[in-house]
Amino acid sequence: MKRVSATELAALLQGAIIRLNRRMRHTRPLGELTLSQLSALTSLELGGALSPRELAETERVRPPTMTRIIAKLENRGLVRRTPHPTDGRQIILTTTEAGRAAVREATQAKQAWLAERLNELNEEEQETLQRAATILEKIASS
Amino acid sequence: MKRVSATELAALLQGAIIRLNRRMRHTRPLGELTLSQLSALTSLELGGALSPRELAETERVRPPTMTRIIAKLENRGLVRRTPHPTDGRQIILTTTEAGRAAVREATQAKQAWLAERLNELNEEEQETLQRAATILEKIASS
DNA sequence: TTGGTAATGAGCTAAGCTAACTACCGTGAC
DNA sequence: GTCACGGTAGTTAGCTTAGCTCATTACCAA
Repeated sequence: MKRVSATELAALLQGAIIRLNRRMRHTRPLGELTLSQLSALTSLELGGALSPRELAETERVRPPTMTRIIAKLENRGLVRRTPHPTDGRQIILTTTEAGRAAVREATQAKQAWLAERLNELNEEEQETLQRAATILEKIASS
Repeated sequence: MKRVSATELAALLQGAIIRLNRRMRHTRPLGELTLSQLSALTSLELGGALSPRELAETERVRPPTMTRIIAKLENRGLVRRTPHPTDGRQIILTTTEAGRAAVREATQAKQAWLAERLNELNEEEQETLQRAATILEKIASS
């Protein structure tokens, strides 16, 4: 494999990510839930109880964006909002039982599109992607 | 590094890609050009002369979406539309000199956000991401 | 003529930002 | 203890970006 420069790699990676993100948008792992909603729900389940601000930071969106996502999830009974015990400005978000079930279902869905694509890869490729996911997440955090 | 299953890897990768894509949206490598516009312009420059349909396929969007992107690029003088020599239904898209310069600038911009992040990685990490980009692009094509 | 293809316009949803506003908190001065 | 001030949290409103489907028009090939 021929090594490329950082700027060339940036172009390759950027293109791949944009297109794969587009591709993922078409899949609806859980009925009506969109990719963004499911992503937020998953982060909330993993993070336990979070404030909207914390969840927005985790997901790399601004708070008003997260407010909208949360409203949708709450409407669907997947998220619960409770007042903060000591800070009147805050609320605490937790997943409901239905929300946890949804995350479980999406996480373990054998028929999930991306999981299927990954299953078609060999072990080395999967390993490469696992390493890459960690690095990409680090970049997204910066 | 502990190996995970394909479904777990799907969750990791999906999250990383969603968040990194969001992060990239914030960067405007070339003034007013959006990520989608720049991506299309880059693909067109790499592909030479393409029809709107071909460019849409390359970018993983539907033709009407690409029509809109092209209109924006043409307005900015970055893309040229010419009638197809033998097929009256088609047009041929090519980059103008200004478009080529824009792609060159974006590709080589040392200060580009993603390139800078990649420059902060070690060689092994860059190599991992280069391999991963190829795999991700393959998945996006499926 | 018929069936198919290409491009576009219209209408809609998803996704995200910023600005502005309201409510609340913590701290320092009095 | 009270109050003013600066800061924080969450939300609403308005806007742009991103993308799809459906319908339409024009053109092609058999």
